[in-house]
Amino acid sequence: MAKAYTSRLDRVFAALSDPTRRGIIAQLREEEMSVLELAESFDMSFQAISKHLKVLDKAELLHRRKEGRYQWCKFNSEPMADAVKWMSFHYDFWKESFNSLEQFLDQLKEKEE
Amino acid sequence: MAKAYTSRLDRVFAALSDPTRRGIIAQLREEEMSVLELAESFDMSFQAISKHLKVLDKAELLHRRKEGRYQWCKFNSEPMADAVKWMSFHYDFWKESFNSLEQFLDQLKEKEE
DNA sequence: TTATTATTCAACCATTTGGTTGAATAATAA
DNA sequence: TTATTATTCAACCAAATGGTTGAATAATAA
Repeated sequence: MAKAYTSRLDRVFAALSDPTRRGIIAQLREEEMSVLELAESFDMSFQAISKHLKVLDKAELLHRRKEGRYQWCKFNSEPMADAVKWMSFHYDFWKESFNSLEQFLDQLKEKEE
Repeated sequence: MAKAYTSRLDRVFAALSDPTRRGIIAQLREEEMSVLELAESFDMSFQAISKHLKVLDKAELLHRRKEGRYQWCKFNSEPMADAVKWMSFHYDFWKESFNSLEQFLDQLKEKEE
């Protein structure tokens, strides 16, 4: 039967479950890139990258801007908010990982400055 | 060809991409439960839930304790740390979601008290 | 105009996923 | 012992995933 309906949260988590797609996000964090530029970093066909971008797009993790024959891709982190919130709600910092939480907050503070 | 190697981070994100599995985690957050108890909350076969538990197990999100014919399941949040870290690193709080970050930190503080 | 370039679409393929049902196993209760 | 209960395993199925190659499209360069 497979999946009838998929929420954005489903799509975000699914999009992030693939190392190639996380690699794409890591690249796009730095700068806006075209599909071809992106594809050059990965050991697979251009078309495969194009498909991965489609997956990221459906999770709304991508902003695409068309300029002539170039498709400029930019990472949109916004949908990750819900994912982080979901996790933070279920993450049992207090029993198992209090140090990690502290580190995590320190990390956030550093970035903030 | 499909997937050759999968990292734990891959498995954690993939495990969380399914609403049934997130539902299982939500349940297990409250208390340790047997497979049958869990299955009763979901509109699908017992065996399907058993399969979902296997997926959670492979992502190490589950602690299973066998007691007689019961399999007691407990949520293990530890692997989510890496996922939260990965996201926080790529989450662009400062440009788009400063308010969400503040809310997020407030939320954490509330839990802490 | 023609060739090249950037990108997507389509068809294909093998594997995985998410469900089903039925049988097997193993512990407990009668 | 026998029946019941909790759980898993196995076989099956349809759909999704992640890759491929080749053709189509559309913009730019020669």
